[in-house]
This record gives sequence, C-alpha cells and structure tokens, in this order.
Amino acid sequence: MTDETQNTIAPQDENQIIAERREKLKKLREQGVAFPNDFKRCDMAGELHAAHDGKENDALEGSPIHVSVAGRMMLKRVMGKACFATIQDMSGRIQLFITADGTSAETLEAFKHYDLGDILGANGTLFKTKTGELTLRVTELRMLTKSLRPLPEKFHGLTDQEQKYRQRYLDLITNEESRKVFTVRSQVIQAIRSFLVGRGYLEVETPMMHPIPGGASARPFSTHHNALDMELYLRIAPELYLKRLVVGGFEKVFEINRNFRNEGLSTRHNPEFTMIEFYEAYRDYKYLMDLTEEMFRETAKSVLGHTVVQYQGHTINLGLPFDRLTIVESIQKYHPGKFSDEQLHDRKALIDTLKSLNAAYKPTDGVGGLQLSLFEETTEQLLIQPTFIIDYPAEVSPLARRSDSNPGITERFELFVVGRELANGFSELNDAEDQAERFMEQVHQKEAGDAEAMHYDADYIRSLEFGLPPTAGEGIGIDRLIMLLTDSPSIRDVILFPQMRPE
RNA sequence: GGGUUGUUAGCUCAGCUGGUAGAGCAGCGGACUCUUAAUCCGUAGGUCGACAGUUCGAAUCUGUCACAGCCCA
Repeated sequence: MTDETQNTIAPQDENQIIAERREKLKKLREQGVAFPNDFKRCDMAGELHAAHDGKENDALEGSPIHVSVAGRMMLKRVMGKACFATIQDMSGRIQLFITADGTSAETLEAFKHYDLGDILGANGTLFKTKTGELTLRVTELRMLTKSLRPLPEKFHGLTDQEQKYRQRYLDLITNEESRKVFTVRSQVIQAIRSFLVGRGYLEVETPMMHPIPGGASARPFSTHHNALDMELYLRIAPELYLKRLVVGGFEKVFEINRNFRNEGLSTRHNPEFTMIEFYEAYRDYKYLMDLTEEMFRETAKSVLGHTVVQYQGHTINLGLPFDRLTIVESIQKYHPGKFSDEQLHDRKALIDTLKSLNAAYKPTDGVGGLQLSLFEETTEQLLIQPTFIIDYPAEVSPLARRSDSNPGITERFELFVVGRELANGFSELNDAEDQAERFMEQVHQKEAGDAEAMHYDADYIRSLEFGLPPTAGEGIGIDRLIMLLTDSPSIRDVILFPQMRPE
C-alpha cells in the first residue's frame, strides 16, 4: 500500500440487507470463531455427480458413502422441518438435504437463517431424491464464511455488462457461461503450451519493461525507474528479445505473456493483452503457416473436441486447409472483376481508387502500402474463414526478411478469421545491415511525426551482427483466439479484469 | 473522437401524452419433512446516475456532465 492510495473509504452502499447480515455475523463472532479454517473438504460436487449419478438410491443407501463438501449456497428451500440447499464449488453444484433428524434441531434452526451466498461446509451421506437427484443427507453443517452482500437475482444472475466486467467475481459466482469462457481460456493456453513443448520448444520469459520499446508499431506506456533514474516502457512486443535468444542458441523458444499498447479501447482492443510469440531456427514463413494450421486444429480438438466453431452466426471450419492469398489475390477473389491487375499495380490508379472509396491511406506510400490500404478497406472484413494473407510490402514490415524474388515484399503473412487479424508471422530478417537500414527508415518516419514508428535498437543490431540463423517467428493474439473459440463478441468477455474507466 | 441506446430497491425489470414510485427474486416474520427459480400469507426496503433549466408540480420534458452497451473512425 502506498500512502497515495485512498481505498480506505467506507463503502457508501450499505443497505438494510447488508445491515441484517452484519448483525448475523456479529452473533457468529459472539459464538466463537466466525471465520473457521479447520473444515476438511474432501469431495467435489462435479466428481460426486460423475461417480454416483448412475447409481440407484438403494445402492447408495445400502452401503452409505460418507462425503464432505463445501461451497457457496446458491439456492435455499426451507420447508418446515426438511430443507434443501444447493451449494456450488469450482466443479459444479450439489444439493444438500437438511433435517433435524439427520443433524440436530439447533443445526436446522441455524440453517434457516443462513443466506444465499454464504460459504458452507457439509458432511453426510449420499442418496437420491424422489426425482433422482444426487443429494447429500447432511449430518453436519457449518458456516465457513458469512457473506455480507446479497447475490444477484438467482434466476437471471448478473446481466449488466458493466457490472460483469467491474465485479467479475459476481459474474463468476452467478454465470456458468462466464466460468466456462475462462476455463476454456486456461485450457487453450495449456494446449498451445503443450503443442510447442511437445515439439522441443523452450518456454522463456523476457523483460516486460523495455528501455527501447520494439518489435511492433504501437505507442507504448512509459514509466520511470527511480534507482536507475531512467525511463522504461512497458513492452509492446517481446519479439526483439526472443530473437536475441535465438542468436544465443535457443533455437526454438516461445513466450506467452502480456503486451501493452497505449491505444484506444474497443471490442477488439484492451491496453494489455496476451500474445504468444514463438521462434524456430532453420524454418521459414511457409513452415509457420503449416504449423499454425496444425496448432489451431489441435487446440480446438483438445479443448472443444471438434474443429468446427460457431462464432456469432458464422460457422468457421478450422479443419479445412486455410486459404493462402497475396494481398492483390485476396482483393480480386473477394471482388471478382472489380479491380484489374493494372489498377492494382499502378500507384496513381490505386490512389484514385482509395480516394473514391474515401479510404484512409498514406500519400507517401508506394504501391505495396497502397494495396494494403485498399485490402484493409475492402477485403479484410470479408475474410471469415481462416485465410493467410501473404507477401506484405517491406515498407510496413521492418523486421521481416525480403523475398528473394522481389525485394519490395517480405516473406510474411497475417492470419485473418472472422475479419480479424489473429496472427502475424514471417521469415525473420537476419541481415544485420539491412535491419540497420530499416531501423533508420523507421527513425525518419518517427521524426516525421509517426508516433508508432520504431526506434533504432543498437543492441539488437549488435546481436544480429553475431549472426541470427535463418529463423521463422510468429505472434498469435491469444485473446482474439479465445474470443473465436468461446463465441465471445468482445475482448472484454475473455479478459478477467478488462480495463475500465474509474467508476 | 463521432453517432446511437441505456442508467429506477441488493439483483432482474415495469412505470402511457408531466400529478412527488411498482412487481418478481433476495431480506425480515409466519405455515409447510422430497424441494428444483419450491409454494402460500404478512412485512420492510428507493435523493428514480449527477447537476442545472422549463413548470404550480419532473423518474417522465430540455440542456450539460459521468459511466456503460452497440455501431462507425
């Protein structure tokens, strides 16, 4: 805690319900330890269902199975001398049956004053109700944590988007779908990690605080290191450090972690977001495209069990080979007969076309850059099925290797799904002198006012001068991939605590 | 940044062309020994996002601001 934080202000939203619950807590304190931590939970709701749902009641009651469960009370049905409650743990829900016969008159009476949201621990034996629901006949019931605030409405849960983002804990308590999204998120990352580790990759961690922000075109967050009295930048990409590691002889490396970009917020952008970047020596961008297809397929299969994904009304088939098109090919494929070869390769014609479409472009761009602007204006959003766009112009790819047949373009691709960029990869530029020149071009652009242009990184050039083997490298936007696999319309739905303006 | 919609009880939502607020859930009290969003009876709970303005009178009309959702850049 710093002395600047002012989070000690008492909550302003006390109400009658909270006051009554505080009163109940006060009584608990008077009776002894109000927040005990000696209850031994041995069983999970989900595992109990998996193990015993198939059994008949006679079998369950014939040879009693003693279990102890704990969790948050989500439903409560008091009926005189027999009460039901549903508690929820990380694995699911299970019903409790509480009677004075099974426990004691005192326990039953105490239970009647428990509130939805309280954390309970219960011991007992399993049985099945008339309707066949696996239920715990409670012999012992304990209040483990008193909840002071009322939960959202038990049927609708929390529906207000803003509150779901600001108070994610409430969203997770009440909405099964939200829990599912973040469970899938964890599984996707684990699947990708296994995929690469299984291919001999080394997982590494490189700095998140950079003296020179590099590896992407974006505006950084800046901060200050007091002891060193120097400016530092939160990284916009780990790329240059990972390639230094390849220089060092770690020929297959990957890193999964946060990048930070000081830009606007949208349904596709959060200022901090998760990327995986991976680099493999003696490979090229074509290999990466094959590897990416395989990675997407294996990940979808292992997490979802299939490779056909429903996303916001679209059916995305990750099982089919991904289309691979140059920028010009994609424009022509998605607008048949509309743009001639001549039109797409003549600078003046491109500018006229962009003007007529009222599209954004840089007047200083060459043919390649203008083609890219036209692609972004007309075609990008039409790439619903997975599509690699290949051969990006060198002028917008300062870290990518030039094509041997055409030095104006690079051995680079971006992967689009549902009109969104999911991945960006290329054969790495390992010519130190070419890289130095490209950095200089970036510096000139920065001086000309382009805040997103790159800095000159002398140490990175020095590392290249020792020799970076021919290498292929790629970054995948993990949040956007998870949006796709969880049918989530906003990046905020797949980030546990998305950036919000202060309340 | 622009457009648009929203903000009413802890939650989910009503509230017509202005006459100082209503339901369900949750809560409290009561009934009920197989309920499933349990049911039934009773009861309490609100500076209607904030600030101005119009009006005898504003949750409602107007303006500004705040935050959010969606669309666009």
